[in-house]
Amino acid sequence: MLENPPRPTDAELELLTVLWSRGPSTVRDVHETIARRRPTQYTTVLKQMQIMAAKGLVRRDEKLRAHVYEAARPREWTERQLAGDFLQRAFEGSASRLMVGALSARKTSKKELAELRRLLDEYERGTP
Amino acid sequence: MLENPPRPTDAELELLTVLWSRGPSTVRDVHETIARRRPTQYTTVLKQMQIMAAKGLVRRDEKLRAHVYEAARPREWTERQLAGDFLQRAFEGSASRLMVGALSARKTSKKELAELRRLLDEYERGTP
DNA sequence: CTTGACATACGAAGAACATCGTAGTAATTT
DNA sequence: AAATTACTACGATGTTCTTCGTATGTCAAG
Repeated sequence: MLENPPRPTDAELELLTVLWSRGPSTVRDVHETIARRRPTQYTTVLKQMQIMAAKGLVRRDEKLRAHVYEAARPREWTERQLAGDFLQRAFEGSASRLMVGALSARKTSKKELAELRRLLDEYERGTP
Repeated sequence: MLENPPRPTDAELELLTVLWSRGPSTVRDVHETIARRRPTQYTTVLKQMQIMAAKGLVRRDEKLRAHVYEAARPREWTERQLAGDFLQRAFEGSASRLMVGALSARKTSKKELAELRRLLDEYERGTP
Protein backbone atom coordinates (compact mmCIF):
# COMPACT_ATOMS: atom_id res chain seq x y z
CA MET A 1 0.00 0.00 0.00
CA LEU A 2 2.09 2.80 1.38
CA GLU A 3 4.95 2.55 -1.01
CA ASN A 4 7.92 4.83 -0.92
CA PRO A 5 7.75 7.69 -3.36
CA PRO A 6 10.40 7.91 -6.09
CA ARG A 7 13.31 10.29 -5.95
CA PRO A 8 11.92 13.77 -6.64
CA THR A 9 13.13 15.57 -9.75
CA ASP A 10 14.71 19.01 -9.57
CA ALA A 11 11.46 20.85 -10.07
CA GLU A 12 9.65 18.60 -7.65
CA LEU A 13 12.27 19.12 -5.01
CA GLU A 14 11.85 22.85 -5.26
CA LEU A 15 8.14 22.53 -4.60
CA LEU A 16 8.72 20.13 -1.74
CA THR A 17 11.02 22.59 -0.02
CA VAL A 18 8.25 25.15 -0.18
CA LEU A 19 5.80 22.69 1.35
CA TRP A 20 8.21 21.74 4.10
CA SER A 21 8.85 25.32 5.04
CA ARG A 22 5.27 26.52 4.72
CA GLY A 23 3.41 23.44 5.84
CA PRO A 24 0.17 22.43 4.11
CA SER A 25 -0.47 24.90 1.30
CA THR A 26 -2.68 25.59 -1.62
CA VAL A 27 -1.36 25.76 -5.14
CA ARG A 28 -1.76 29.50 -4.95
CA ASP A 29 0.41 29.71 -1.86
CA VAL A 30 3.14 27.66 -3.46
CA HIS A 31 2.94 29.50 -6.74
CA GLU A 32 3.28 32.86 -5.03
CA THR A 33 6.37 31.67 -3.22
CA ILE A 34 7.98 30.31 -6.34
CA ALA A 35 7.00 33.27 -8.50
CA ARG A 36 8.83 35.55 -6.12
CA ARG A 37 12.07 33.89 -7.17
CA ARG A 38 11.44 33.00 -10.75
CA PRO A 39 8.80 33.72 -13.39
CA THR A 40 6.44 30.79 -13.68
CA GLN A 41 2.82 30.16 -14.53
CA TYR A 42 0.21 29.17 -12.03
CA THR A 43 -0.85 26.14 -14.02
CA THR A 44 2.71 24.90 -14.22
CA VAL A 45 2.81 24.63 -10.47
CA LEU A 46 -0.66 23.16 -10.38
CA LYS A 47 0.21 20.47 -12.90
CA GLN A 48 3.42 19.67 -11.13
CA MET A 49 1.59 19.23 -7.83
CA GLN A 50 -0.93 16.93 -9.48
CA ILE A 51 1.87 14.81 -10.87
CA MET A 52 3.54 14.73 -7.49
CA ALA A 53 0.30 13.63 -5.89
CA ALA A 54 0.05 10.81 -8.43
CA LYS A 55 3.61 9.76 -7.61
CA GLY A 56 2.93 9.83 -3.90
CA LEU A 57 5.34 12.65 -3.19
CA VAL A 58 2.57 14.82 -1.77
CA ARG A 59 -0.88 14.21 -0.38
CA ARG A 60 -3.80 16.46 -0.98
CA ASP A 61 -6.89 17.32 0.88
CA GLU A 62 -9.78 18.04 -1.47
CA LYS A 63 -12.26 19.04 1.17
CA LEU A 64 -11.87 22.70 0.44
CA ARG A 65 -12.39 24.22 -2.95
CA ALA A 66 -8.73 25.11 -3.15
CA HIS A 67 -7.05 21.78 -2.53
CA VAL A 68 -4.49 21.70 0.21
CA TYR A 69 -1.24 19.90 -0.44
CA GLU A 70 1.35 18.66 1.96
CA ALA A 71 4.57 16.72 1.58
CA ALA A 72 3.91 13.02 1.95
CA ARG A 73 7.19 12.48 3.77
CA PRO A 74 8.91 14.63 6.35
CA ARG A 75 11.88 16.66 5.24
CA GLU A 76 14.32 14.57 7.26
CA TRP A 77 13.16 11.35 5.71
CA THR A 78 13.55 12.66 2.18
CA GLU A 79 16.89 14.22 2.98
CA ARG A 80 18.11 10.87 4.15
CA GLN A 81 17.00 9.17 0.95
CA LEU A 82 18.52 11.84 -1.22
CA ALA A 83 21.77 12.00 0.66
CA GLY A 84 22.14 8.24 0.68
CA ASP A 85 21.49 7.98 -3.02
CA PHE A 86 23.78 10.86 -3.83
CA LEU A 87 26.52 9.52 -1.60
CA GLN A 88 26.42 6.26 -3.46
CA ARG A 89 26.09 7.61 -6.98
CA ALA A 90 28.55 10.45 -6.87
CA PHE A 91 30.96 9.51 -4.09
CA GLU A 92 30.97 5.75 -4.17
CA GLY A 93 29.76 5.79 -0.59
CA SER A 94 32.60 7.85 0.81
CA ALA A 95 31.22 10.30 3.35
CA SER A 96 34.64 11.86 3.65
CA ARG A 97 34.76 12.79 0.00
CA LEU A 98 31.24 14.14 0.25
CA MET A 99 32.22 16.37 3.11
CA VAL A 100 35.32 17.62 1.37
CA GLY A 101 33.17 18.46 -1.62
CA ALA A 102 30.56 20.24 0.47
CA LEU A 103 33.06 22.22 2.52
CA SER A 104 35.15 23.27 -0.43
CA ALA A 105 32.12 24.24 -2.46
CA ARG A 106 31.54 27.32 -0.35
CA LYS A 107 32.55 29.18 2.73
CA THR A 108 31.44 27.46 5.89
CA SER A 109 30.93 29.49 9.03
CA LYS A 110 32.71 28.68 12.25
CA LYS A 111 29.31 28.09 13.73
CA GLU A 112 28.49 25.43 11.20
CA LEU A 113 31.86 23.80 11.67
CA ALA A 114 31.13 23.55 15.36
CA GLU A 115 27.76 22.06 14.60
CA LEU A 116 29.39 19.49 12.35
CA ARG A 117 31.79 18.57 15.08
CA ARG A 118 28.93 18.17 17.50
CA LEU A 119 27.22 15.83 15.04
CA LEU A 120 30.30 13.67 14.79
CA ASP A 121 30.50 13.42 18.57
CA GLU A 122 26.89 12.43 18.72
CA TYR A 123 27.35 9.78 16.07
CA GLU A 124 30.43 8.37 17.64
CA ARG A 125 28.52 8.03 20.85
CA GLY A 126 25.75 6.23 18.97
CA THR A 127 28.21 3.73 17.37
CA PRO A 128 30.49 2.47 20.12
CA MET B 1 36.53 28.87 -24.92
CA LEU B 2 37.00 26.42 -22.09
CA GLU B 3 33.57 26.57 -20.64
CA ASN B 4 32.52 24.54 -17.67
CA PRO B 5 30.66 21.40 -18.55
CA PRO B 6 27.04 21.03 -17.39
CA ARG B 7 26.03 18.92 -14.46
CA PRO B 8 26.33 15.29 -15.51
CA THR B 9 23.17 13.19 -15.61
CA ASP B 10 22.86 9.94 -13.70
CA ALA B 11 24.11 7.77 -16.54
CA GLU B 12 26.89 10.20 -17.35
CA LEU B 13 28.05 10.24 -13.77
CA GLU B 14 28.33 6.49 -13.77
CA LEU B 15 30.61 6.59 -16.80
CA LEU B 16 32.66 9.39 -15.31
CA THR B 17 33.32 7.37 -12.18
CA VAL B 18 34.69 4.61 -14.36
CA LEU B 19 36.97 7.04 -16.16
CA TRP B 20 38.18 8.54 -12.91
CA SER B 21 39.03 5.18 -11.46
CA ARG B 22 40.50 3.67 -14.61
CA GLY B 23 42.09 6.72 -16.14
CA PRO B 24 42.00 7.25 -19.93
CA SER B 25 40.03 4.39 -21.44
CA THR B 26 38.51 3.14 -24.63
CA VAL B 27 34.81 2.61 -25.02
CA ARG B 28 35.48 -1.10 -24.80
CA ASP B 29 37.22 -0.71 -21.46
CA VAL B 30 34.37 1.29 -20.04
CA HIS B 31 31.73 -0.97 -21.44
CA GLU B 32 33.36 -4.02 -19.94
CA THR B 33 33.43 -2.39 -16.54
CA ILE B 34 29.82 -1.33 -16.70
CA ALA B 35 28.64 -4.62 -18.16
CA ARG B 36 30.07 -6.42 -15.17
CA ARG B 37 27.51 -4.67 -12.99
CA ARG B 38 24.56 -4.34 -15.30
CA PRO B 39 23.52 -5.59 -18.74
CA THR B 40 24.10 -2.90 -21.32
CA GLN B 41 24.97 -2.67 -24.98
CA TYR B 42 28.30 -1.57 -26.29
CA THR B 43 26.78 1.09 -28.53
CA THR B 44 24.86 2.53 -25.62
CA VAL B 45 28.10 3.32 -23.87
CA LEU B 46 29.65 4.54 -27.10
CA LYS B 47 26.79 6.92 -27.82
CA GLN B 48 26.80 8.19 -24.27
CA MET B 49 30.52 8.93 -24.48
CA GLN B 50 30.04 10.79 -27.75
CA ILE B 51 27.33 12.90 -26.16
CA MET B 52 29.53 13.58 -23.18
CA ALA B 53 32.35 14.63 -25.47
CA ALA B 54 29.99 17.05 -27.20
CA LYS B 55 28.99 18.46 -23.82
CA GLY B 56 32.58 18.83 -22.75
CA LEU B 57 32.33 16.33 -19.92
CA VAL B 58 35.04 14.16 -21.45
CA ARG B 59 37.82 14.68 -23.95
CA ARG B 60 38.82 12.16 -26.49
CA ASP B 61 41.99 11.34 -28.28
CA GLU B 62 41.30 10.10 -31.79
CA LYS B 63 44.86 9.29 -32.66
CA LEU B 64 44.36 5.59 -32.19
CA ARG B 65 41.75 3.61 -33.99
CA ALA B 66 39.95 2.97 -30.74
CA HIS B 67 39.43 6.46 -29.40
CA VAL B 68 40.66 7.09 -25.90
CA TYR B 69 38.42 9.03 -23.55
CA GLU B 70 39.24 10.78 -20.35
CA ALA B 71 37.24 12.88 -17.92
CA ALA B 72 37.55 16.55 -18.82
CA ARG B 73 37.61 17.57 -15.16
CA PRO B 74 39.26 15.89 -12.22
CA ARG B 75 37.08 13.96 -9.86
CA GLU B 76 37.57 16.46 -7.04
CA TRP B 77 36.46 19.35 -9.18
CA THR B 78 33.29 17.64 -10.25
CA GLU B 79 32.56 16.44 -6.75
CA ARG B 80 32.80 20.00 -5.55
CA GLN B 81 30.36 21.21 -8.20
CA LEU B 82 27.93 18.42 -7.51
CA ALA B 83 28.11 18.79 -3.76
CA GLY B 84 27.64 22.54 -3.96
CA ASP B 85 24.66 22.26 -6.25
CA PHE B 86 23.09 19.47 -4.24
CA LEU B 87 23.70 21.26 -0.98
CA GLN B 88 21.87 24.26 -2.30
CA ARG B 89 19.00 22.49 -4.02
CA ALA B 90 18.17 19.90 -1.40
CA PHE B 91 19.49 21.32 1.87
CA GLU B 92 19.20 25.05 1.46
CA GLY B 93 22.93 25.26 1.94
CA SER B 94 23.08 23.55 5.30
CA ALA B 95 26.12 21.29 5.41
CA SER B 96 24.99 19.97 8.77
CA ARG B 97 21.72 18.72 7.42
CA LEU B 98 23.53 17.13 4.51
CA MET B 99 25.83 15.27 6.88
CA VAL B 100 22.96 14.13 9.05
CA GLY B 101 21.29 12.76 5.96
CA ALA B 102 24.43 11.05 4.75
CA LEU B 103 25.38 9.56 8.09
CA SER B 104 21.91 8.36 8.94
CA ALA B 105 21.49 6.84 5.51
CA ARG B 106 23.88 4.06 6.33
CA LYS B 107 26.26 2.67 8.89
CA THR B 108 29.46 4.65 9.17
CA SER B 109 32.55 2.97 10.49
CA LYS B 110 34.51 4.36 13.41
CA LYS B 111 37.38 4.74 11.05
CA GLU B 112 35.43 6.95 8.73
CA LEU B 113 34.11 9.02 11.63
CA ALA B 114 37.69 9.61 12.70
CA GLU B 115 38.57 10.59 9.17
CA LEU B 116 35.69 13.04 9.09
CA ARG B 117 36.90 14.58 12.32
CA ARG B 118 40.40 14.87 10.91
CA LEU B 119 39.01 16.66 7.86
CA LEU B 120 37.18 19.12 10.05
CA ASP B 121 40.33 19.87 11.97
CA GLU B 122 42.24 20.34 8.80
CA TYR B 123 39.60 22.58 7.32
CA GLU B 124 39.33 24.66 10.48
CA ARG B 125 43.06 25.13 10.45
CA GLY B 126 42.77 26.43 6.90
CA THR B 127 40.14 29.02 7.89
CA PRO B 128 41.23 30.61 11.16
C1' DC C 1 40.75 -10.60 -52.21
C1' DT C 2 37.40 -11.91 -49.14
C1' DT C 3 35.93 -12.54 -44.71
C1' DG C 4 35.49 -11.60 -39.90
C1' DA C 5 36.50 -8.84 -36.00
C1' DC C 6 36.26 -4.51 -34.23
C1' DA C 7 35.59 0.42 -34.57
C1' DT C 8 32.78 4.83 -35.04
C1' DA C 9 28.69 7.42 -36.64
C1' DC C 10 24.17 8.32 -36.41
C1' DG C 11 19.14 8.04 -36.60
C1' DA C 12 15.28 6.74 -34.08
C1' DA C 13 12.25 5.50 -30.48
C1' DG C 14 10.32 5.57 -25.95
C1' DA C 15 10.18 7.46 -21.42
C1' DA C 16 10.52 11.13 -18.30
C1' DC C 17 10.48 16.23 -17.51
C1' DA C 18 8.88 20.81 -17.52
C1' DT C 19 5.92 24.19 -19.17
C1' DC C 20 1.84 26.23 -20.67
C1' DG C 21 -2.82 27.11 -22.85
C1' DT C 22 -7.55 26.06 -23.03
C1' DA C 23 -11.70 24.30 -21.27
C1' DG C 24 -14.81 23.72 -17.85
C1' DT C 25 -16.82 24.49 -13.22
C1' DA C 26 -17.91 26.68 -8.90
C1' DA C 27 -18.11 30.84 -6.17
C1' DT C 28 -18.42 35.76 -5.75
C1' DT C 29 -19.47 40.29 -7.17
C1' DT C 30 -22.15 43.65 -9.51
C1' DA D 1 -28.98 37.01 -13.61
C1' DA D 2 -24.91 38.18 -15.72
C1' DA D 3 -20.26 38.99 -15.41
C1' DT D 4 -16.04 38.32 -13.21
C1' DT D 5 -12.96 35.78 -10.54
C1' DA D 6 -10.80 31.61 -8.73
C1' DC D 7 -10.21 27.10 -9.11
C1' DT D 8 -9.14 22.19 -11.19
C1' DA D 9 -8.53 19.10 -15.12
C1' DC D 10 -6.10 17.84 -18.86
C1' DG D 11 -4.15 17.74 -23.42
C1' DA D 12 -0.26 19.14 -26.00
C1' DT D 13 4.32 20.57 -26.94
C1' DG D 14 9.21 20.79 -26.81
C1' DT D 15 13.18 19.12 -24.50
C1' DT D 16 16.30 15.99 -22.47
C1' DC D 17 17.62 11.35 -21.20
C1' DT D 18 18.56 6.70 -22.25
C1' DT D 19 18.88 2.96 -24.99
C1' DC D 20 19.64 0.46 -29.06
C1' DG D 21 19.90 -1.04 -34.06
C1' DT D 22 21.82 -0.34 -38.44
C1' DA D 23 25.14 1.47 -41.54
C1' DT D 24 29.69 2.05 -42.54
C1' DG D 25 34.75 2.04 -42.31
C1' DT D 26 39.28 -0.23 -41.26
C1' DC D 27 42.44 -3.67 -40.51
C1' DA D 28 44.39 -8.24 -40.23
C1' DA D 29 44.06 -13.19 -41.08
C1' DG D 30 43.10 -16.73 -44.05
